Amino acid sequence: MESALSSHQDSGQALLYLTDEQLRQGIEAMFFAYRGFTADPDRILELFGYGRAHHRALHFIKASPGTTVNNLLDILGVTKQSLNRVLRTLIDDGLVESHVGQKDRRKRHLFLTDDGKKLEQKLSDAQRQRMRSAFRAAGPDAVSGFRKVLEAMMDPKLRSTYMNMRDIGR
Amino acid sequence: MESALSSHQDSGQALLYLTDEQLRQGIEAMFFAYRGFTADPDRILELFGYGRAHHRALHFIKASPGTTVNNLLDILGVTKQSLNRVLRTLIDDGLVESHVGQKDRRKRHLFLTDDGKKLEQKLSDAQRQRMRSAFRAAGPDAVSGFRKVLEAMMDPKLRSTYMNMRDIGR
DNA sequence: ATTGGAATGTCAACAAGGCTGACATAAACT
DNA sequence: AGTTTATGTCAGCCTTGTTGACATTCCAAT
Repeated sequence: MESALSSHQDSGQALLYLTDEQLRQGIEAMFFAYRGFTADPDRILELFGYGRAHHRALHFIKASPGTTVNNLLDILGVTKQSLNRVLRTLIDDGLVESHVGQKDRRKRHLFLTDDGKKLEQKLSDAQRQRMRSAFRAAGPDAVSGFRKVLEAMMDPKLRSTYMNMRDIGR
Repeated sequence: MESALSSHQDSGQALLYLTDEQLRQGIEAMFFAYRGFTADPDRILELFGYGRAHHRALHFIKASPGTTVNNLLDILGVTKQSLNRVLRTLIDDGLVESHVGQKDRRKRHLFLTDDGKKLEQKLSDAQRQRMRSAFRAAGPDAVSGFRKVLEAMMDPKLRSTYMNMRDIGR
């Protein structure tokens, strides 16, 4: 009896997580969770007159000091003009420094200044705190599943970018 | 010996998922995954001259036919002026219908027209397909963990909104 | 019956952050 | 030397968010 059920394409319970209803819930969970994910940094950014775009730039410059503009463009997936506007203000405000490359002088290498590090720290503290309490509430197994699903959801190109950053980061 | 280790605030392996590095990876995973999450619908929306804001409206009207504007405002977390602009174009284009309430004629109840249902279907098919393959690749346990972490990451108010939608939806 | 407050819609103006197109400069290639 | 490629910048447009002011319509309580 059991095998009759379970052999039938895993109907019954086994694939419950793939029903349209379950998928819809996953979609809405992503939507609502992303709001929470950005809420805390957003509040801090507002105090400084910055937006999410500035946060993203700070984050990835912090993660890869000396990264080039083009590299950042790949990661962020915006146009160079859009990124330039954000970098311009960060540089003018003394949060980011741009150095002409030694080997290839076409390139600009980006670094956080001390002030830049301070703000980045504030932002990531807030964001990590929410992530930490979510991770703690959900437990280690859930965290591993969370990461697995998110990785599977990324576009392949971004996934490999992510994997590289992940591996370098330790 | 073992108890000496494990009693020491679960140092060692047990809380590895709460290190700053793990949290940073979780943050980046959210960022990259959300890009994938929205990529497919975005491509379709562009063909129709719409944006994400239109998708969100269509999605939640589909999920709760007859919902009111105020209800939608709570869910979407934007101002009525912003939502109104989106609803106006959807109504003018014949994708959404707005009906004055019977009981309370101040309220407008929102419904998808046949055309609206068609577009919403296209969008959610694309989005569900990506979610489905991510869920399938990650497996049922991962999906459960994914949901747990996302739920823990939501703002409390949105979490209860989400929970209600989740429970009603079956 | 009137009034207070809630729900909705609209106008105007503005900001953030996407976009494209045009262009400048440096390096590399022929 | 001249062309091509990679990179970065400037100018201007669009979507979608914001605030503020205000009108309308209606419910409910006095």
